[in-house]
Amino acid sequence: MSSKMIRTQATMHDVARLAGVSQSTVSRVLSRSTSPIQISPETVQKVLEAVEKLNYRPNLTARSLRGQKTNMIAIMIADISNPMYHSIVRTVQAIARERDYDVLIANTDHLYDYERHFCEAIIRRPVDGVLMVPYHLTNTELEQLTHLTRIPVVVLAWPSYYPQLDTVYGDDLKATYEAVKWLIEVKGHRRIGFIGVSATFPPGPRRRVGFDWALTEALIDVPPEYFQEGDFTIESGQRAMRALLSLPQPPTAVFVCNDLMAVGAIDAAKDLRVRVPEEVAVVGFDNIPATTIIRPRLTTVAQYPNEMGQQMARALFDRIEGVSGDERQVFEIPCHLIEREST
Amino acid sequence: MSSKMIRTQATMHDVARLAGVSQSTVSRVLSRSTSPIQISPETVQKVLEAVEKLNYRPNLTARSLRGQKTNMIAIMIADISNPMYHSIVRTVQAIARERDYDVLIANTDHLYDYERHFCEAIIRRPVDGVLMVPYHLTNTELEQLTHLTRIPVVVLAWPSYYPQLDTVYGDDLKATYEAVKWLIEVKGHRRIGFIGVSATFPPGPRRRVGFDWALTEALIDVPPEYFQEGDFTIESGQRAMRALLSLPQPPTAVFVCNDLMAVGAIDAAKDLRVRVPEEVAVVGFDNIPATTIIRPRLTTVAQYPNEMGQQMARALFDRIEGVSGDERQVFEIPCHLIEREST
DNA sequence: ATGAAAGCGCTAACAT
DNA sequence: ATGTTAGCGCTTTCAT
Repeated sequence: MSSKMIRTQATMHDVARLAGVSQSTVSRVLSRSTSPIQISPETVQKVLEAVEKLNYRPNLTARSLRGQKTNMIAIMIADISNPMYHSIVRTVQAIARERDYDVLIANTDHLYDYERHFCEAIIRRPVDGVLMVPYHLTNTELEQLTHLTRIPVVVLAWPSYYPQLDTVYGDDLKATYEAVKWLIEVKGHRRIGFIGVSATFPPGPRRRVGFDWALTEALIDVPPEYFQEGDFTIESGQRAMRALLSLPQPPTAVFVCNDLMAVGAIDAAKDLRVRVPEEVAVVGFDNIPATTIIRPRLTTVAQYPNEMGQQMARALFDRIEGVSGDERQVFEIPCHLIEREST
Repeated sequence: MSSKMIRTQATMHDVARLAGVSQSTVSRVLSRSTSPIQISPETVQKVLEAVEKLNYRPNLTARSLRGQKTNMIAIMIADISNPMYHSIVRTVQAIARERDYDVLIANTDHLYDYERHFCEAIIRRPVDGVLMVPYHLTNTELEQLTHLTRIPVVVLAWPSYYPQLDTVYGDDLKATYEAVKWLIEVKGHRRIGFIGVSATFPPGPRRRVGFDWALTEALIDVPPEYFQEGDFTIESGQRAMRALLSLPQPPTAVFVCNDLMAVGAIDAAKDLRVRVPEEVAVVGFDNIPATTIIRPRLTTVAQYPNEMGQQMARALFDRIEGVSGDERQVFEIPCHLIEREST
């Protein structure tokens, strides 16, 4: 023990000195798994002892700079409050951990500004791979990112939005179509409302198309007042439902573009003493945990975030390890209607 | 335009060559805010043009290695599904962004292993500051981290747990005491149950002490069956409530250690056709958004995560900038009972 | 006002 | 089997 406390991290150099070998020998010992070179057992022993004694830990920042490899991936999610993304993040983290990667989580709150900021951050502080759920980023912006950095990117998005990138997606257009069709054919509804989100958010137009498709096919006309717009939040779902129920002839069923808004919609109906599902049926989208907590339990189109996270992580690591080939990878994760009590 | 596409990030060297100056001049131009040195307007102009032309972005990994400053902080939260932490993270991110820091979010799911892994990751890839919500980390482990890295750490924890560290905390012991006292004195309950968490989780023993204190003061004996244990989740709250309600003489009120379990508890009561609050009153802890979605709306002890995040971030940046002095900083964020419909 | 050079902590090519 | 050397891209002396 020296008279001074250890003030700072020991470096490889310190270890080398203490072990009486060169710094590169220390490096070799510490990465003997990857290095093909043989080192004498005594040297290994000495080095390991010195490492132990100094409580040495490699500095990954230095290793990154040198090796152009960070052992770190980043994931950009659209809303940290949306349980969908929690499952995705958990799965991704588990897979990353198996391969000894750290995961940097970033949250954009659906804001364009934050999405761009994320790209900037990645350009300036590169990682080995990026997973993202882009809402506003243009194809051009994303191409800039990938061309500038050459970092593999996998997106959770509709396949046509980013034609160059590996993509995982849930087929929400078809799922919406089928859910609404079921509302019409099986449940006998003719007056169906729609609570969507701004067309600037990707799922907005897609789910809207699925909705229109089912109604057109059934030769049902929907009055414009039946289309309400929210912003993914519970509060906006409440507002939209209140608007719908205050109509002279309110819908008997409402398709809501995500569960959070559907929860708000049911809440608003209850407040107005409109019974769900007797007077108005509600279908959500996502299948978050809250769907089984509220009463009536929410009928919803389930997405499978664990599968999504798994496919995204797999696709990304395949790219990182260069086993993907030139072809773009696209994975569809199917959605399924889960009937509960709100319909 | 050269015949080849730009294959990779331009470096400072490339900029220097294009501008016909030395690399260090480029560095000076780009950090002229911090550098005291004067540079001729023409040079600045030339450099800026080259930067523009090459679409140059500084490599922050290199800057970190050289400057021992990363412009990045890390935050470790205990559960990405707990809305409490979403608010904390959002606030921290907003403050960090103002100062041009990136935020690395890590999630431990209350797992000791993940908490230790986080410390390892920070030791090996240092950042400028750390915010954390430790559940299992010992004082020794945390001291190791701070001594080894000299990185400022601010924790959200009971002040006595980590006596050396800057600390932010909600006074949940007193808040629990007061809520239970209110249940007794104002609401007239005498048979009160308790749904807690394992004593190995910090809030467990504290809230239990507050509970015991109020009952002892009122000279009420609580039978051992009235104490149930969950694990923070909705499902565990359901189980605990079912156990309580199946007792020969069930409690007329239950204090639940967090809102998620309280939501589960109310759900279980409803399933058993036990009316809330007429037959059993429920009080939660945290004041998450779900408290106003469920029916009856949940009476709960509110914590103020935005204030917590703000104080944590402030304390951290004060340390990073060295304006804190030697004294340890401790901030209490008060909690308040919010009466709704479940009591 | 600018350039040359050192070096942050590490890996890997090149010696021996 | 081990040491020497050259960088990764940047900031910061130290010269001039």
